[in-house]
This record gives sequence, structure tokens and C-alpha cells, in this order.
Amino acid sequence: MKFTVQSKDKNSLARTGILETDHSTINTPVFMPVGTHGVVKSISPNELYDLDTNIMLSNTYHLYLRPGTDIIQENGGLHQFLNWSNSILTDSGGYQVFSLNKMNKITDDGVHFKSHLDGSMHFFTPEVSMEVQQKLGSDIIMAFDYCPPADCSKKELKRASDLTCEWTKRAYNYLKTHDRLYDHQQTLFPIIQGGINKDERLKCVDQMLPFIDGGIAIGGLSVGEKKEPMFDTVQLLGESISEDYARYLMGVGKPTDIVKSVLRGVDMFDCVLPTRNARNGQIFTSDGIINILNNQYKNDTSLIDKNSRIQFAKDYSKSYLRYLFQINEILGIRIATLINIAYYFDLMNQIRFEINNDTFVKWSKDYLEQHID
RNA sequence: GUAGCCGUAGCUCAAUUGGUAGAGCCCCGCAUUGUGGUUGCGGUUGUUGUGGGUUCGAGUCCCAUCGGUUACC
Repeated sequence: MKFTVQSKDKNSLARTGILETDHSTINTPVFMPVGTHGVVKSISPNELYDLDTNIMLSNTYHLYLRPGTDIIQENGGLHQFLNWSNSILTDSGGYQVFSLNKMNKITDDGVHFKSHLDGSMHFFTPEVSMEVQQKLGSDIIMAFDYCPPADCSKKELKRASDLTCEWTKRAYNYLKTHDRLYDHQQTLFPIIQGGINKDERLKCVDQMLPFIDGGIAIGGLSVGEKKEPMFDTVQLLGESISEDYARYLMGVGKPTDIVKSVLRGVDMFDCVLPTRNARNGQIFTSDGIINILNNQYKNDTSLIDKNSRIQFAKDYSKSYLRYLFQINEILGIRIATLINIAYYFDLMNQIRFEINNDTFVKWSKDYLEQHID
């Protein structure tokens, strides 16, 4: 993988860049749609290509449990299994251990956890996570990290960031001593932890330096902390991480969060919000965020979004989409998901355009004034 | 025709020996940030089939009536 900064904004930390993997070329800042189970729910690869998706996210934890690593390997790896020829980033499973299962035990060696599918016990170590991700064959491999909740004690926070540093070293060493299984390159992204504690974050950045190979991730944010310290932390890292590395803010976020983070130097994003909320009727339109299930759309014959690049949005009324959601029809979910992904991609396009044009700060100010959370 | 059982929110049903009619689903809002089409929070909804009676007080007991259902003739 190769990351090249293309254009730097004069008035902020924002920049555009190009991320090249053996599978695709990605313009940054980029939003990566989430396909936890190897599919962006209800959307086909061809539809994703049509939206200009160059990279999608998938998940080690889920794919390991089902269908299982061996089955994916027998299918020729994740790219072949999914029939997806662009890039894939796999999350390491560290976050799922934190978010999906409260019944787990974290030792210095790794994490014992219970499957959410059948209750069986499993043990993940940095090495296991790397082995699985090597077999999956993703282009970007995330280091196995320990993501503590925002309300944890200072002691736990320190333990989490220390363990994450140590686990990253082990992951790095594993990859160094094990040959890749496919003919394309796989790149490890270390994950910085440390919550909203400045010293912990800076210590993490420092300790991760030997393991960076073009990109690094900011983890442990948007886990319940307040917005202000969250963006202060992003700002701190935007200033501290070398500008030669792609910076990936994990799990963020709302469109406004993305704009604010790009201002602070972030290049890569992923978030379940546009796709998950689509399934619950929340649509990101050029006129703002709406919940199509609201009664006010019952008889609203206006188009879903006349400015969307999704044809469905220009073919159907809000009234019809609401009706599709009411009868729990798959098509409603597909339409909402496509529109939301397109909205996020349009936003990223706009962001890149404004940065290249040196108008990003002014544009973002206007955008943030018009879009209040 | 006779006997029994049942009628409670839009739906499925709760409600001690008579003591302020509730719950789930639906519906209506809000939330959702490295995804379980998820989950959480809040809200609306009743002449307890109808009409009488007993009682301080009736969804509950009594009478009548209407509707449903089962068994028997």
C-alpha cells in the first residue's frame, strides 16, 4: 500500500491524498461503507462500483465465526468469495469484543470471549487475529486492539493503551514471520488508543512508530465521550502523526463529524450510521436528515430527493418509500441504503473538491452552520 | 331448542376472596458513530358487547338481552 498526500489545505490540517493498494486506487478523504459480514447489507458489488466505491470494510470477528476462515480460504479469499475486486479493510475483532460481548475476559495474552451466535468460547490473540486476516486476504489489516469504554478508570485506560501497543508489536512480528497467502500485499494499520487522555495518546503514537507502514488508525473515540474532548483528541493526533501517513478515524461518524475531523487531518472514515440507520428509515437527503417513517410523509407526494444521484430517489415519492418501510419491504431498505451511501460519497467528493480548491475552511463553516446536530 | 363456555385498547390476552383497568404487538415521536434488518427511551389508545340490579365500591356477583363458540337433542 502506498499513501501520497496530494494537496494540503492552507488554513487547516485537511488534505487530499491517494491511497493505492494492489486492488484499487482510493482518493482521500474517503468514506468506507461497512460490510461487516462481507456484504454491505442489501447492496451488490456492482451497485457499489456504480457508486464509485473503491474500498469497503469487513469484519474479522464475524467472518471468523461464520462462515469460518477456512471456508473463505477455500473460496480463494475474501475478494473472490465476495466477488469484490476493489480494496477491503478488515477490522481486527478488538472492537467487537468490547461492543458485542460484555462477558469476556481480557488477559495480557489475548481475549476470551463468547460467540454471540452459539455461546461457544473462543480465544483471540494478536497472532490469531493476524492469522485470520491473512487468510481473509484483506488489503488493509487492522491490529488487534483493546478498546475500553469512555467511562473506564484511568488505570483501565492505561492498561488498554499499553496492551494495545504490546499487541501491535506482536501482530507486526507475526506478519513479518509468516508469508502472505495471496499474491497481493496486505498492510497493517496500528490503532492508537488512550481515550481522551493527551499523554496516553501521545505515548501510543510514539510507541506505534516502528509498526506503521503507510497508515495508522485512531480508535477508542465515539465510545461515549463528549464531543469536545473527542475533537480535541482528533486535533492532537492530526498535529502529532506524521503527515506522510494515512489517518483513519474508526467508526466516525455523522456527516458533521466527518467534516470536523477532516479539518483536523483525518483521511479515512467508516461508520455504520448511513447503512444501519437506512434500515430504520433515516434518510440523508440534500434537504437534511429525515425519518421516512414519520407520519408527515404519509401523504407526501414529493420526490425522495431530487438532487440524489440514485435513480430511485428521483423516481419515487416519500409517501411510497414510507409505505415500503411500513410493510417491511426489502426494496425500501435497499433504496434508503443506496441514497445514504450516495449522500456520504457526495459529501466526500465535495470535501476533496473544496480542499483541492483551497476553499475547504470556508465551505465547512457554511456546511456546519447549515447542518446542526 | 337445551346446556356449558367466552365477549376487556386496532390485534392477542392479563387483572387476588368485588378495591384506581394493565401488558405485548401495532400505531406515534426521539435516539442509534470499527452493524444482529438491532437495541434503547418516551407517548396515544378503552362508555370492560348492551341495558338494568345488588354494593360505599362491579371487568369480577345477579337478571335480561345481543353476538361468538362447543356439546347434546
